[in-house]
Amino acid sequence: MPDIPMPQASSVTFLAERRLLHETVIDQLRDLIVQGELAPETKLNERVLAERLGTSRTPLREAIKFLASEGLVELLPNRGAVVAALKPEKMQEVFVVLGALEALAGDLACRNATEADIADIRALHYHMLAHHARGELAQYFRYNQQIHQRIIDCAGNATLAQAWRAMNAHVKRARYLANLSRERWDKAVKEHEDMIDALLKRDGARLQVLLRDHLSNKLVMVMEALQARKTEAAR
Amino acid sequence: MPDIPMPQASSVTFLAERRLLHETVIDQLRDLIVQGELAPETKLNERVLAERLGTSRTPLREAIKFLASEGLVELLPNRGAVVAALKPEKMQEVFVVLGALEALAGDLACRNATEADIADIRALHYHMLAHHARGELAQYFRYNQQIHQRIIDCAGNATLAQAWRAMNAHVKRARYLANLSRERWDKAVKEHEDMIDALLKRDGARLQVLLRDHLSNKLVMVMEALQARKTEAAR
DNA sequence: CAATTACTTTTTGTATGCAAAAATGCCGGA
DNA sequence: TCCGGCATTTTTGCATACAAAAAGTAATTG
Repeated sequence: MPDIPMPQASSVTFLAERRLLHETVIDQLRDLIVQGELAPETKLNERVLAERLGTSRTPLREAIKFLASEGLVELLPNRGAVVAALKPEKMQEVFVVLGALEALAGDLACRNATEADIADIRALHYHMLAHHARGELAQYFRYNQQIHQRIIDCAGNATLAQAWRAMNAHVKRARYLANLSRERWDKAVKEHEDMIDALLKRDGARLQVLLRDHLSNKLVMVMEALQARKTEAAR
Repeated sequence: MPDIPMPQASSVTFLAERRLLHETVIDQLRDLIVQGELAPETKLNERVLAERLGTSRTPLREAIKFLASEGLVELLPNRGAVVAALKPEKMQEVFVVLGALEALAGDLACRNATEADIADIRALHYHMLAHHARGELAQYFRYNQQIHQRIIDCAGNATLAQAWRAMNAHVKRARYLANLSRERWDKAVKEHEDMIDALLKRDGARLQVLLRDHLSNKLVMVMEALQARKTEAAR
């Protein structure tokens, strides 16, 4: 199975290649937050966390500042930092912005993507369909993300890509608690079919609309999941 | 003259109010970069800069990491950081993204702004006109920025506002080297007239288009200025 | 018993120290 | 003169030390 690598690089521009400690810490910490291992509103104890990541407080604090700018952690003066909350209102905001960014990317991608790009995305799409058919959610998500990422990349606008990644990180966080009904899942797949079709025809206007709708459906799912988590927490 | 304050806060969410050293350093450093006092591609010597800002290297380094995430500085592993370059290609990218964000904000603002909001923006507009009439460029820019900021704020989406601010910082940097011809200036003012009109009528669709066009004209000006600076540097 | 307060512990924020990497300068040789 | 290599200096990256603030705790008082 061809595994097209995600350019899951940190969003900064590093002119050289050697990895520095605080860079790896940024990525590790981001992963911990995105994957929910560090739950929303968890207090980040610097001493403990530094030990856990096998470093000292200095690089950790630098990483925290970096992620604060991405909005994944919040800084409380003289009281350290906490993992950003996962509030429904925030999610709504994020999805609105993400909708604008993806719509833009879709339009640009229809203009700028090479035939090879489109073929790649199409291939990813079929892999995704396969995992959907087998009910393999994790793998499905994986290819789903790759497709969206590739569309963004095809827009050929690195600044757009970076802004998208930052927003998307927030959405990814919510994904880990969304339990998809088969019905909704099927619908999402159907939407992807249409998107691929629009991309093949390079119909930017239509792809824009489809991406926006797709995201707004995704938002509904996330909101339900958040609601469920909330009532669960109240029990 | 009423001076409606810009909420020019750092983009992080601080739950308390006390200012910490590294926060002020973030803002100071950002200002130095945006206002061009630290020219693009300037190497940031930590020792020198820390002394200049009256602090030690630790808070400065934290601030640098924060601004790296905003894209205002670039990190070179083992070689410190430099002020981000002001490349034409980057500017084009930024303006495309900014166009999408402002268009979105304009649409939302037409729905969500209160009558008082619109009245405020209109007032700012007339102040701007006054400074334009007197040829006071700096003051004109000031009100211009405030108008755009207020439109974003009226969208009622803090996430959007933050993304916009980050992008706008890049544009602001370019502004300091754009010398506006009277002709272009008049045109920009005319565009603002139309924008205010659309906002008054709450015509979101039209405001979107106007904002996009306004920005694309602004991009042309910035590109010319960058070109001029380049040929100047070649002399 | 609740609440306040004094005291202790923990944690954060900042400065400094130290090692490793990069930049600089110097010298000799082609 | 120009280039390359070696030694020196500077600068960065990380760890640690120290001070200040917050959190926790226990004792005292109304």
